[in-house]
Order: sequence, then C-alpha cells, then structure tokens
Amino acid sequence: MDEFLQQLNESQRNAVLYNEGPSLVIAGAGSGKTRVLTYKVAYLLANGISAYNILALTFTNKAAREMKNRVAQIVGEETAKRLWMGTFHSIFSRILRREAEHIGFRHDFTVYDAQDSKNLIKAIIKEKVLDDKLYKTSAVQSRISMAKNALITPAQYSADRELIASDQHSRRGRLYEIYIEYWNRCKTAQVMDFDDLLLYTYLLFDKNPEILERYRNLFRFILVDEYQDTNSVQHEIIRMLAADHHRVCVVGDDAQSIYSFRGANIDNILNFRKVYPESKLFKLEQNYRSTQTIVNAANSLIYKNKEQISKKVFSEKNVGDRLQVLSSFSDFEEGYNVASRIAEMRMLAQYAYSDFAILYRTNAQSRILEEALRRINIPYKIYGGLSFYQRKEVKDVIAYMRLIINPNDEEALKRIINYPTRGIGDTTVKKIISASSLHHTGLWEVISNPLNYNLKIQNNTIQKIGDFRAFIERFREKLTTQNAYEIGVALIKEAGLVNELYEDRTPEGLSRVQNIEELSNSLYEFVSSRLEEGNPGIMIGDFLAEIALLTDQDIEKGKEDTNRVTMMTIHSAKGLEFRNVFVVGLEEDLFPSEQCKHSPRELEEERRLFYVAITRAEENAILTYAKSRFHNGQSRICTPSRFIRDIDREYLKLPADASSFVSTSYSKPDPMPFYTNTRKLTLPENETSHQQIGELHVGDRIQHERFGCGSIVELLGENENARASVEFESFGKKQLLLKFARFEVIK
DNA sequence: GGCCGGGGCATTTTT
DNA sequence: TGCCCCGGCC
Repeated sequence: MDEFLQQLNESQRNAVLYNEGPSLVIAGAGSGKTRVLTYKVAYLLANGISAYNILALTFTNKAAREMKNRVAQIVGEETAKRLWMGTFHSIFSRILRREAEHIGFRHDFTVYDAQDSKNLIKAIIKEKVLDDKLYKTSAVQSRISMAKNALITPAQYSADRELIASDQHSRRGRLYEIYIEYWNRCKTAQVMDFDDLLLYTYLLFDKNPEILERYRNLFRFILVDEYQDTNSVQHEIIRMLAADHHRVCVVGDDAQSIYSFRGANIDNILNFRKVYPESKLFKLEQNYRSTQTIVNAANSLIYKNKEQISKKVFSEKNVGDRLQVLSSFSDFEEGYNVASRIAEMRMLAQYAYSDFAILYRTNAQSRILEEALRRINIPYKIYGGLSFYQRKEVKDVIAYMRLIINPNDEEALKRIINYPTRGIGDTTVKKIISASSLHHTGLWEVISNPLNYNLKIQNNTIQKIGDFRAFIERFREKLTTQNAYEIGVALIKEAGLVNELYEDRTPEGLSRVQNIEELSNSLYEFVSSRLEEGNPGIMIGDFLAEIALLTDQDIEKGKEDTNRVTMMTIHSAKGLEFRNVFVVGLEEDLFPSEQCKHSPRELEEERRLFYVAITRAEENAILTYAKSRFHNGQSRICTPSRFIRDIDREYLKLPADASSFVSTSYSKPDPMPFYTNTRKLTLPENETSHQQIGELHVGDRIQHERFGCGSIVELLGENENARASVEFESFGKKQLLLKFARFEVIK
C-alpha cells in the first residue's frame, strides 16, 4: 500500500488518508481525481473495511466502470466485485428492486426512458383536453422532473401555493393534475422513470426507518464522484445514509458544474461544509493535463465568477503556446478555417486525427463543421444523436421484453400491441387504457378480461386482443425456465419483427435488421459473460434492468473507429481530454446562449461551461468565432463572445482584426457574399464505398465471435453507419455494423 | 396504415 | 433553413 501512496502528490495523499469523518475534495480539472478515488477505496479495503460496506456513486456507467477496473487492478477482481460501486441510478434501482414491496411496487418493475415518459405526458394532456399550445409536453415534463428532483411529490405539489401560483401565471394552472395523473399511471403500470429511481429511494428511506437503518449499517463508507452535479434528492439520500457515521467523502469541482438545467444544485457542493461543519477540505490544485498557459487562461476566465470555492490550479508542464483566437466572416468560413488549421497542425507536428476535438455549444453547429471536414477528407466522428437502444427497431423488441416482464407497462404495450399489425387500432387501445384508469386496475387485467369492463368493442376485436394476450402469456410462462437470449431470439422470430424488415431493401432497412441482429448478439453476450462470471442473473428481467440505464457512451466503439477528429457538445466533453481542442462559435447569443444572459447565475454556468471546454486541452486550445451565422433560417450578424474578453490578454493570440471585437460596437457589418455563393456546394451524402475504414481493409480476414472466419469484401458508409460486408465461410455474406460487430482481424 | 405536406419550432441531456 | 409532428387523404 505504501508503494501506492508514493505515487500521489501531497494533497492527493492527504485526501486518501483522511477517513475518520466527512471530507470534501475539490478536484480541479485534470488533477487526478479518479486516482484519488480509486486509491482511497483500495486504502479502505487495506485497512479492514469490507468491500460490501463501501458505497461509491458516480454519474455515468463509464466512470463507474473505469473506477471499478482500476480498483480491481489493485485489490483483485473478486474483492472489487463486492463493492457497491455504480451510478446513482443503478445502485438505487438495485435497492428499490430488493425493497420494492415497501413502496407498493413489484421487484420486476420496468423503467421508462425520457421518450416513454414524454409520450405518457403527451397522452395525459390529450386525455384531459388541455390546450397543447400552453401545455407543451417538454415544458410539462421538465416541470415534473424538476419537482421530483426537488423532493416534491404530487400531493405536496398540489398543496404548494407558490408552485400553483407560478403555474397559473404561465397559464398552466392544471399542471398539478397532470403530475398526479402521471404519477398514478406510472404506479399502476409498475414503471419508474429516471427521476423516480432517485425519488422513490428517498421515500423508501424516509418512510421506513428500519430499512434506512439497515442500509446505514451496510454502507459504512460513502464516496461520491462529481458532487457538483448532484440534485437535491441525491444530496438528501447521501445525507440520510451518512447521518450516523458521517464517513462520507465527496469529490467534485464547483467550477465544472454545468448541469443545473437538469436539476443539479451547485449549492450542494458550495454548502457541503455547512451540512458537515466538522468536515475537512482538500484541494487538488495541480493540473497534470494542460500547459501552464492553458491553465492560467482558464483560471483568469473562471475568476470572473462570483460564486466559487477559492482555489489555485497550477500546472508544472510546459508553458506552451497562447490560445489562438480565430475570426471568420461566416459560420461557413469558420468550418473551413478549423478544418484547414487541423490539416496544417497535423503537417507541422505529426498529430493523429484523434488528437483533435471540436467542441461546440449546440448540436446544430455540427453540420457545417462536418461538411468542412468532409470536403478536405478529414475523418471525424460525431457524438450525440440517437443511441442504439433508442432506435425504433431496437425499442420495439425491448418493448416486447418489457411487456413480458411487466404486462402492465403502458408505454411498452401501446408501442407493440399493434406492431406488427394485428387489427387492434388506436380506438381500442384508448378504450382499454381509459377502463384501466377508471377502475384503477392494471392494463393486463383489462386485456385479460375485456368483457368485465364494458369496453364496447366488437367481438372480432375481442378475439384479436385474446390472441395477443395469449402470445405474451406464452412467453411469460418461459420466464423462469429460459434465459434472456433464448427468450429474446424466440421473440424476435415469433413476433415477426424481422420478416417485415427483410422486405425493406434500402440501406436503412438493412441497418435496421443489423441492429436487431446486434441486439440478439448483445443478449448472447450478456448471458454468456454472466455465466462465465458465475452470475446467476441471466434472465430477461436482469437484462432489462441493466440496459434501461445504459447510454450510447457505454457501448464499446469499434477499434477501427479510433483515428478520427472528435466532434461533440461541450457538455458531453466533460471528463475527456485531447491534445488540441477547438472551441467554436464563441459569439454573443450563442455562447453565452441568449436565453441565459439575463440571469447572472445562468451566465456563470455558461462561463463554467467555457471553462470546461478550455480545460479539455492538453497542448493547444483554439477559440473561434464567426461574424455572421445562419440561425433559425436566416443569417445574422454576430458579436464575439464576452467570454473571450474574460481571458487575460496575455494568454491570447488575437486575430489581426481583433479591434473589431475589443470594442463592443460594430462598424462595418460584413455583406457575406462568400457565404451565399459557396453554400450550395455541399456534397451529396451518398453511401460511399471505401478501401479502408480505420485499421480495416478490404480483403482482410476476420474472426467473428458468432459467424467464425470470413473475409471483408466491401467497406461502406460513414461513422455510425460504417459497415463491412463480409463473406463468411459457413454463414455466407453478412453486413456488420462496425460500431457493434465483435470480431478480430486475423493476421 | 402509410404517405405526404403544412405549420410550428428551434440550448445544453451523465440516467 | 431544416426537422418534427400532426392531420388529412388515399
């Protein structure tokens, strides 16, 4: 153990060694936070605390996985496996499934993703015949989510005069009714949304002191990563669990709090020492990632914020170059400038494409950059967009699985009761749902005994409902005898989910079939890897419980996808690092965005977002802005962002025409002929065939996990859709989505 | 039940 | 400007 402690700097070591009471570790960007967390867990284990007495919470599966792997390297896999280490949502859902009966749920409840809950809210607004111009689904959804994150149940919401008054003010006075109905419908359907996984955990502990007591005794040490991103529910649950022993260590960086729009409350970290007056504060201030200039520039920026915990982040790496500021006439030219700068830097300094990232404020900015990169053949990958599990065809299969596990799952039922078509139309479904809601009984009960509910449905429709019910029941009978893979494969086949798609010969249709094939691969993978580990959780319910909480970032990207420029929003870049980072679109009303410039608090959050962007860079940060940009269908004149001016001049390399943004007024608006002339030249997005994608070449021999040996006959498509057409020795020709396909190249 | 066209709209999104 | 959703039509 001593040997490990030697690898830490003094403040890291102090943070690891102090475990007698609460501690707050302020970890500046790139300061070795994960290292502290992992060593701390290892240290606790070495000092006699059992793995199952340690609770370690993160926000992402990725962070949890990384930490687990690193701990396993030190203390061994067997021990690491016993840690309560995972995301808030996954750990809490484990607890909720165990204790479900205490909160009126079954242990096999299913989980609504954001889209499911949106659909349900939309349906409720319609049922209540509310004006959907006023009651916009997304606004209602976020209001409900905020309430849940602030520990406000529907009953409390309805009784809260302030909330009601503010709803009335925005002419949504009946919002509380939607919340009540949504809550009840979820309960009848035996489903929880993401917020419920947190809120019900809180309610479970709050209403059942003896259960809380049990978990207090179980979790003898609590660690929380990214504490600046916790919301009130998370904060309260931690507080409850740590109330006796106070052995809680939270790690985070208030300067990187960028998720308040999702309910994250920066006060949780700012006020930690008020909750635990005896807590110790540790500051990790040495940045091991970036040059001194980048660190200093970032410091000078964040110093403009009022609310923060004081710290002096420093770097002992090279001084490095100043942050270059690039100005462009238009958003179009900005793309061109970024692309050519990447080409230039690669020539000068032997960088790989993967050494570059382009970060932007909004996803809408990506397209024009994408076109510029494509024009000069720079390979790139874009993060964001639909994840695998959100694809329609994949969600359809999963909806069947959900219904088999939980036949009361309303959204799953609506999705597939008539897909593939079985003659059970919308009207019938509406009748079933309103009967269930009227009699406060589950959907499955209504479907099983339609005659008891006076549905006014034709006899042949009743017959069809009966057939559907029998179909689902047939699978339910196999639940305890067949594993996830067996049920999944049978389901895909017998429900006729691929037959329909096979007829579709378009590339999209093909990719749908492949996605379903990859889903069955992942079922196989799930079952076989768990069997290998000796984990008995190989049933369909176990699979669903796991994937409900996965995101796209958790799915392993193919190895061949590596040498590419990364493009993503700044939000999704948090926690990552790149040798060179372009932060684009630094203009007023884009970054900072126009909706937040009236609120100082939100403006500070935008500044933190810019701080996050700059501190992703190891060697160079390049800041760009355009003087005009297409926005909502029209071009408009832009002023350079105030954030550029927030960085001390001594760390910047300003463009020749810098005077134009140092003064706030604009003398000469650019007429932008450049933009309008060149804009039409965009390349058509045809399916191109490649000789090579990443490390893969046409002609390579591969060994696929399921299909065995084969050789690559064609490489197609870009990025997410990159595919290899492979001639397998025993399976014939197959197309594989490189993103998911599991194979190795044989030398 | 699926396709087409008009209208409304347009941050960020760890689970 | 482009996308998504809804409603109307076949």
